[in-house]
Amino acid sequence: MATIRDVAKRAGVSVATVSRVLNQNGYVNEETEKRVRRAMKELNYKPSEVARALFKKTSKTVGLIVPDITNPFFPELVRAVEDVMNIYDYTVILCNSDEKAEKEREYIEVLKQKYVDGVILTTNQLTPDEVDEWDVPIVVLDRPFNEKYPSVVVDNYRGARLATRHLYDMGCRRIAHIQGPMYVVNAVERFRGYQDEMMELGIWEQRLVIQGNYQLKQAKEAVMAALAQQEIDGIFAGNDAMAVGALKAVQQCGLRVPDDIAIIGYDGIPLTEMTTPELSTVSQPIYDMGAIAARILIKQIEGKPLEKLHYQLPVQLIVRQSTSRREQM
Amino acid sequence: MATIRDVAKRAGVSVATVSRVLNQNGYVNEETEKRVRRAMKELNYKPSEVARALFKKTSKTVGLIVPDITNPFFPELVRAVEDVMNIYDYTVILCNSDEKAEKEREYIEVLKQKYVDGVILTTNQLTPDEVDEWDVPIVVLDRPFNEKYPSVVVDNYRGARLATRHLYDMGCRRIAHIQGPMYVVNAVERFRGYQDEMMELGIWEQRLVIQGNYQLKQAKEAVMAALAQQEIDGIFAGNDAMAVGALKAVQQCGLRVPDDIAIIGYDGIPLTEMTTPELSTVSQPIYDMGAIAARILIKQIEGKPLEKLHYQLPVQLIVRQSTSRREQM
DNA sequence: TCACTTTATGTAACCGGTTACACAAAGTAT
DNA sequence: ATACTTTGTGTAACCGGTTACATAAAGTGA
Repeated sequence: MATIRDVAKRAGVSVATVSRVLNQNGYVNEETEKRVRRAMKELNYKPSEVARALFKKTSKTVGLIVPDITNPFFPELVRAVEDVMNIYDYTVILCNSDEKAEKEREYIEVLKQKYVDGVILTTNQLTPDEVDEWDVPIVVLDRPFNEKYPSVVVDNYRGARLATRHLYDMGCRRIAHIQGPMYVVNAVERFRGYQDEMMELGIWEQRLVIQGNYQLKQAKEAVMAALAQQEIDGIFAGNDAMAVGALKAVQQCGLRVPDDIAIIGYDGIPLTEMTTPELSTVSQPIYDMGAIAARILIKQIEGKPLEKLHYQLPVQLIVRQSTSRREQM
Repeated sequence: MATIRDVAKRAGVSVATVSRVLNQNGYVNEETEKRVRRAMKELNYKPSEVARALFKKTSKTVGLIVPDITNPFFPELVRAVEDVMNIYDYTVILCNSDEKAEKEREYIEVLKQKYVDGVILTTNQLTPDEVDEWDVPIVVLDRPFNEKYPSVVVDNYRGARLATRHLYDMGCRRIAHIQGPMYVVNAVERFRGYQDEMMELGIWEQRLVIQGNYQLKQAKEAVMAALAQQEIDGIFAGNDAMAVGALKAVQQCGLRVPDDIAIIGYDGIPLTEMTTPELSTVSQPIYDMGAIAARILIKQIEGKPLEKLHYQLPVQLIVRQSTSRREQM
């Protein structure tokens, strides 16, 4: 690999001049620049990002910490971040934290050692105090965390109310909710939305709440158990994977969706269009969330002012077959 | 951030000694080492990976180029690579190539500038000649590419024969194949397997081949069109997404799966368990593929000998409801 | 013509590690 | 006692960029 000194020698100039050509700053004679560019081309010279990073303490690299890329909500988010970063010549280091504080800590440490310019966090088990010490630009994505840090989230509470209300409008009166894990803020918000809406409708009952962990399988079993014990005519699942679990449970019990039990999920992952019947869901603008988070991070890195610190994107109720009693059959 | 010189000063030694402690090489007196370690702890010193990378020309970072993380086949693969790399203290830069040669080239260029230690390629539109010039360790994953480079693939040909034969055994005689894009080697192999098996069974017919592009939607439409024109009693889809498309098309035509038409996919992504009926498929050991590729890459990077250059992992026929005529109903 | 600005380029220090080499003290074999 | 090896540590060059500072020629205004 050719270095800047090789280029300098070949062009008959000093390394400073080559550097000026590279960075387009300082004064460089037109003729000289041409000679330098020719030398660069002839040697197929590409500057070392590492040498640059060492001096500038910035690496054109960002970290992206997700709980688990295998969770179908995240690929689209990751893709969006990657796309935007790519446009601005940043590179993305992907980290799976499994929601473990220890893994998050380790990753942050490593990322800092590699001089990443910023980090997008879609998971967080750490305290704000701990995060304060990182002195790296941070954007919080999907999970509300702390006032201080820029964030991109959706209105989980409102979405949950929308979903619950929709089931009610479809004629459901005994609406169960499969709750996500309570250590995930979003799951709590969705539960709150469900609870408030149910209370307002005067049909709230504690036992309609089913404990889930965001996984299909566990949700399926939990719903099977619930169906055996009580009457239910609608299910609002805390995410789409659990909605599929519910769907399977209901079908396995010989009941029909949506005729006997209507089901609605949350997230709007592609999967919801693949089931039979197709699943209604509260759709989040996943790609946009990732893209906006990436843009905000870049602004922060480049020291530009943010118009807004906290972005809350709208959710959208998507009605499909699993809650459409009229149109279907 | 404290530097090695700060540590040296505080411990009252030279930077060389600190470096020796860090890397556990050379002679260091026990007492001295203790002092150095104390100083490191007190200053919360973490060595700069960037400075190291500059000198050593190695960065404890690898590149992973996939066509599109949004394609449900890849998250598990990516996760496996990340998990293994994490164990060995490597970090993973994720790149989406969209199967475009130009993007692949750009990424490789950037990765080299960042001194990545190796690259895992799950896509490739480039010629071996071009790849030869990279002088970075490469492992080819999922897509067979060139004899020279270590690879991890599955036997697509055999899997396709298995699937076709399975449909035949289930009583299907007019077995259609939804073909993936012909610029993807795997799709060609799967087609070949289908074709050879059909010929051997004496039921091959050119018009049973349906052109797909690995996408659900397009496959659904193609199958709708095919169903209108000819009789079909079994469908072997080139991947699981297209199998779901086929499933939807068949159901939309008012036909039953598997009774009227049996369907089998390829890949074994989680999605296949979420449909109703659940999809039979030829399952690839996705996680293992990623994990093995990662291990091979690390061996190469660390200059250890590979026991084997090419790994071909077994596929497994998974029979579910979409091809089970007896058990069901 | 003189002082000052603009243009153009080079020299060398610096970023934060690693390591070749030098040097000295202590241990060991003869 | 001498020669040689082992242990322990420091100095300084190096990796490949960037940039502060120095220098000088050319241009500009009074």
